[in-house]
Amino acid sequence: MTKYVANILNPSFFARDTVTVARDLIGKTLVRYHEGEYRAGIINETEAYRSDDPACHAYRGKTERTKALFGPVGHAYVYISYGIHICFNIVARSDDQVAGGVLIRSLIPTEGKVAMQQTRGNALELSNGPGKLTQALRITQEQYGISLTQHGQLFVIDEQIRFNKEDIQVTGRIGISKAQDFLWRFYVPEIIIG
DNA sequence: GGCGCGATTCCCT
DNA sequence: GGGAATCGCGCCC
Repeated sequence: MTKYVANILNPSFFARDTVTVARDLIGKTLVRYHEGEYRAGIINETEAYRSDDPACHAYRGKTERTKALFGPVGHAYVYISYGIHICFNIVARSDDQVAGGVLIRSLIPTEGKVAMQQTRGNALELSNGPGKLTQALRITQEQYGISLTQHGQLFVIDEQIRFNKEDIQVTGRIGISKAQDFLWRFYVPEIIIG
């Protein structure tokens, strides 16, 4: 119940440049506490989206949908993609940005695998995609705007480094049409971390 | 008020 | 590898 409390990431971790936070989140563990059980996984793929970035939902200003990106760092920004899939972001930015967030694109499951399999309909791929991992962790719009820096339904913990920083691949972001030349995607293959 | 387009996934040709 | 599914948001008429 309290096994994860000691190492929960603080708001100060997320109060830095969005791109830096995206890179530093690789190797951290995202924990979901839901209906009395834990589901957790190591973050192995992220993307940064910043207010000065044409591909960012917040680029054209604050709306009802994107207001969380302008809110406190270390909180959740959740949105529906393609009308079907839920994507999960963590609000992160330095003082010189008005908005920003890190899209969590992939997790390597570490706890609650059986529950994830049940939730995912026994699909082979449990959480290696932004829409898959929200399913696996049962993240929905109900988590929109909640704080992730305390022990609650959802939080991030610092874990022992299991890989070398040089193993992080840096590429353009997936599935976008604007700012494809921004190298703001960070990825470590599961085989390297495990 | 209407319309076009996704920060995706899955299944099939 | 290609295309369909599916709908909320945001912009424009």
